[in-house]
Amino acid sequence: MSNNRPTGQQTLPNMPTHPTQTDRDAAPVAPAPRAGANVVPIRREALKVACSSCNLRELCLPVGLSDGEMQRLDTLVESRRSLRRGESLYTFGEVFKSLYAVRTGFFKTRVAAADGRDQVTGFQMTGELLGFDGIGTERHTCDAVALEDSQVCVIPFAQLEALSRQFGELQRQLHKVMSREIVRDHGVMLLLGSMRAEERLAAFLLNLTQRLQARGFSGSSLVLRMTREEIGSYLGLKLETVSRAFSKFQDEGVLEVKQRQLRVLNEDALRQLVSGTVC
Amino acid sequence: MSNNRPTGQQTLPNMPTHPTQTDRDAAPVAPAPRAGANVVPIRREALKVACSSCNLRELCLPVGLSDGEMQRLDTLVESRRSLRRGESLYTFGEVFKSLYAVRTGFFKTRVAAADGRDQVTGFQMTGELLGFDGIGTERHTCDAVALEDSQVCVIPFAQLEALSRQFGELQRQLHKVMSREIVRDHGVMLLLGSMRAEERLAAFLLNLTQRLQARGFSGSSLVLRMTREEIGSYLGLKLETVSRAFSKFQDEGVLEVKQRQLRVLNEDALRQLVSGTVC
DNA sequence: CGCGAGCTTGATGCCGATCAATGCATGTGG
DNA sequence: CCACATGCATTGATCGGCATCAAGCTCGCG
Repeated sequence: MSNNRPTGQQTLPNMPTHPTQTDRDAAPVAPAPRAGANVVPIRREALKVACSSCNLRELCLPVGLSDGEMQRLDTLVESRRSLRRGESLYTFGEVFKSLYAVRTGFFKTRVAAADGRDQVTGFQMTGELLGFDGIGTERHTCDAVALEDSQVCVIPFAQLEALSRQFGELQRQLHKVMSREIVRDHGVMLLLGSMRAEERLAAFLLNLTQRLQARGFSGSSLVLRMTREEIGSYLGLKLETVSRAFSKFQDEGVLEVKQRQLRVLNEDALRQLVSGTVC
Repeated sequence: MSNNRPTGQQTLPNMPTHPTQTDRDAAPVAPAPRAGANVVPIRREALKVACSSCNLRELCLPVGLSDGEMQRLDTLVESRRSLRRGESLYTFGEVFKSLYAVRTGFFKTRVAAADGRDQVTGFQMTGELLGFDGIGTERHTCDAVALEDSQVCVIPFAQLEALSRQFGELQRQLHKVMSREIVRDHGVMLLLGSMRAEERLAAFLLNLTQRLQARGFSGSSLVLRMTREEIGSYLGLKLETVSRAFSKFQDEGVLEVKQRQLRVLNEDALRQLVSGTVC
């Protein structure tokens, strides 16, 4: 075994450029709130963040912006917020004011039903945007929870709208991101509506590795940030079923599974299982 | 039985203000194309349509616009398109140029998997918008099919973007509609991921009656525009299961089912089944 | 060291898929 | 107008995949 250092709190496996310590430059101005507590944990950093110098600019909202446009975007994204594992970035019913861009860390979003059932609607990693659910009603309609210590850029939405009225390219980019979110949801609906357990898990893993690869990671070796139960909730399965599917993949030599450490041994086998997914 | 006139091609049951004849003012400039054919059926009407005088303006994109803004919107929405039952408004892979607002009729959108499986991702009725799936990739990522003879307003997206750069209220409205689409999709994910057959059908029916009510219909008596199979595809069930659930509801006195003619006898019973859905 | 959260694995049962037959409404051509 | 075809819906019988229940296991941590 080459790479089994359980480094406690890594942000992502083999992160090429980022520090593994998310809180390095974050002043702990508030005591760590309990996870799930409904008080909004205030921990903002006024320190200047520039999209134009962010190494995520090719993944995040600024994609395709000119230098001038990006500098204007900089004036808008002026604060960050750090969250500890388990903290909520926002919760259902909270007034919507901002979108958030994940700088480091990992999130899940979930909707809750009245009777306690809930459904994970997505996992968000570095460079992905959160909060679109709140625009329609001006209140958030789901919870966003950090699955590890994380940091987000705060993007005040009213200002983003104002700026995107000036810059067509920014406007276009915003619309594209929202549209892709809709398309992604349709893909999940297809998955939930018509695939069987192993197909779902295969689709999930392929999606995950693809996104990790887009961020410079290996794509064959990864560490899951979420529990079997959270995967199950996302895929419409029980945690036992997820576990069994992992074991089956391992037996078949498709995957190497050590708790949350995964290695994809036969990507084609996964791909074959889902030869049915759109895009 | 009071109301069982099978009037062939009604657009919606008991439509209060609209003519039941969708094609009344539509010159049939093209021969009726076959359903499912991949050629885009061209049947546009140059005749002027004014959002400002449309009786759907309270349901559609113009919600909340001032008179001045709406008149500008009028200059943009200049053509309509009529489709026969079974025709596609757009199909997967087609270049995205416009959004569409349903004026009369009823649509489904579906994504297709490589192996033939497909998933209905939504049903759209009067006043609802179609086409957001295409913005992200500039090509449509699903098919939109008319479930009855229908008419849509064509909204060229580049022009809509330009106009929404001038009018903050229009921009805001567009963002809201897209956000609500995302929220709706999350609701469907919850449904597909965690509800059982009868709960899914109940949620579906409640959603349908609610939207019909918002359009001035009774909410207890409705005609389904889609087959059992399409309902099943939307809900992640087989058509037999949908049929059985309908029968069960009928046995329990919750519903009166005569083919596609439905009457809700006990709405609370339906509501109780889904006391778990968000929003 | 022992606790607990998360994971694995087995045994059993149920919900919904599948297969199959029939019924019903609409449309078509003889 | 009837015979027939066709598409859609209903209903029954059977089967299988996944949920459920239950028991250990692993690993990190106080």
